[in-house]
Amino acid sequence: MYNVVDDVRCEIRSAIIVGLKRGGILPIPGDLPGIDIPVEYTRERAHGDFATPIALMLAGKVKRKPRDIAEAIADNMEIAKGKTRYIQRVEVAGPGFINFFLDRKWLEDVLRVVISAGPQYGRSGVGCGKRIQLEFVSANPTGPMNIVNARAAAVGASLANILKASGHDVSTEYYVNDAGNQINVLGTSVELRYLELKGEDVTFPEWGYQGSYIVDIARLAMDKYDKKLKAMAAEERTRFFCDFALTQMLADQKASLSRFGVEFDVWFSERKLVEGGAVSRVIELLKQRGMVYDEDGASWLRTTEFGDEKDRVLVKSDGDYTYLAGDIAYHKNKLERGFELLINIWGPDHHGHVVPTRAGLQALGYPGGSLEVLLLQFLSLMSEGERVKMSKRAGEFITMDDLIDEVGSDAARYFLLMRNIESHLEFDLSLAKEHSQANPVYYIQYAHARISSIFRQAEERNMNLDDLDELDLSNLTEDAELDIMRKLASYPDEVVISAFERAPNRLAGYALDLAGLFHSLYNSHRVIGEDSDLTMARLALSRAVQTVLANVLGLLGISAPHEM
RNA sequence: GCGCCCGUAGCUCAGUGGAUUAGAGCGGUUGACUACGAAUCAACAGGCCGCAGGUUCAAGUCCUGCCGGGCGCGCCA
Repeated sequence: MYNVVDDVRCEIRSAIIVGLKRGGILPIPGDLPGIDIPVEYTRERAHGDFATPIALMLAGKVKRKPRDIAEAIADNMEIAKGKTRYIQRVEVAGPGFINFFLDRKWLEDVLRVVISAGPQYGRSGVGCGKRIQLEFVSANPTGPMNIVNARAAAVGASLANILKASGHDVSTEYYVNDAGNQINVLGTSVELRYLELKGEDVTFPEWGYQGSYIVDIARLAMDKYDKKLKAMAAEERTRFFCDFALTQMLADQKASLSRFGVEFDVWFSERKLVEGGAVSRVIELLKQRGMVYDEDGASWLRTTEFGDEKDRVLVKSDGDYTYLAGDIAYHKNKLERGFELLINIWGPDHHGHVVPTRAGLQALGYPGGSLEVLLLQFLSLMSEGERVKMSKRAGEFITMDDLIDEVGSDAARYFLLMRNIESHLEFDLSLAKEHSQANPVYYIQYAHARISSIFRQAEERNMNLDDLDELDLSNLTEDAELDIMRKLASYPDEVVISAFERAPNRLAGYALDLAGLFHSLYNSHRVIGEDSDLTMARLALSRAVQTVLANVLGLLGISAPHEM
């Protein structure tokens, strides 16, 4: 829906199929074994609006020269006037491309569709409502959200938006690692800082969490619960600090994410999973399925059955479960909730876990394809041309809150999304802070604000776009205008591709391109001018650009301001 | 050693197997506001797409091997 390019492609494909049949290329009508007909945007206007290399592709199969095939198809398409909505003319070019020249009304239709669809433009149902669970960030609750988490948050949230926009049924989830020894370490760290604050002579251990946030939590506990704490026995007090520190850390993490505009549908507690017996049950199930054996006092999962290079331990010789056992139980739980596809965003340091985790699911009888893991590469921070050093051990990690304070949520989001997921990201703090031409996020937002400003002017002159059908768009003839219309036309495709490739960065680039095209037009032609028909047409074009900018920024989680 | 990711302009990076001419931003040089927002625009300079083979009508894009960088390879999470 709302995709003019789809209509165009459909018409072109039908024409090609007719050409193939009547041109005698394929002996059996409609028989296109293993070939779907590609219809591509042309890079140069001289090559028409769309082109197909189908003749080149068929040449080998039907043993004829590509140009002959192309001619045969083109001559038999029956695109006589009135029979086709958009196709006006075809030509065979180069080694055997068939170029399609369309009636310009296809671009006018694009504008009308964009304006009437509004926020819906770019949304589609290609995902067929597939139920996808997207898990991301899932940081340990032992420290504040940092800049690596920020990248995961930006990417995950945007990907969720994009998948939804393309018709998937998406649920976002944060796995809270609130089980295991790290919580005890966290609690003890806070407790020791508390005792320090009380003036006791303690030596803070090397294995404790060193960051100043630990002291902050200790101080908070002291301020609120000092009396209670005094009355507690040592063991009770330690338990208190474990609970308190966890609760506090989680609240801080949620608050940071919320400031960043990232919300989750589900916060899933590892502890509840473990305490509910899910881990022991999944191990039992794996045993029943004959996927587990004992050796050296430990229980091993036969992950090598599913492509792993070695089997993995599920239960250690001391009786504890490994993280893998927990992860398998967790992912089984996800699938039991009815999701067809699980997508996890993990750091590159976890890539060794992908195969074992998937193997665990396969050992349970689930298809390997039910788990997809996106490995998000790390990032480095640059400031004033210098690399900002970050050390996790010393607790000197730039936090998500620092980042938002420094550069703002919008700029941070854009910078974190502008690169391919699998690429290392160099984040230039100085540039992100800059409110200037150099900064792509302001460049895009400025285009949107600029259009809002134009409409403020237009309203003062009582001009509006209410009667869309009455508009004469035929006077939009400048190259700059047509380029913009083509760009607008491709937006729905761009969303689908971004979803399919899990590539929010594509949309970041698209937004930049579109903004650039508009800025260029703006500087060479006036929108509001003497000719009222032309003014109205350009207002329509501006409205369409503004709509798509707002839509794409929305998918990226960036605001579309009306003034800056 | 094995596995995954990355090598494209001085820098940071885009580039669904398609067309004599591989794009953008930054940085550099030069221009443009008495008109809708100059947070803008226009122009110029800058490239054996890491190297070598292969598949294909067609390769920056796919395959193989090398070279260079990052990250993994625990009965840690």
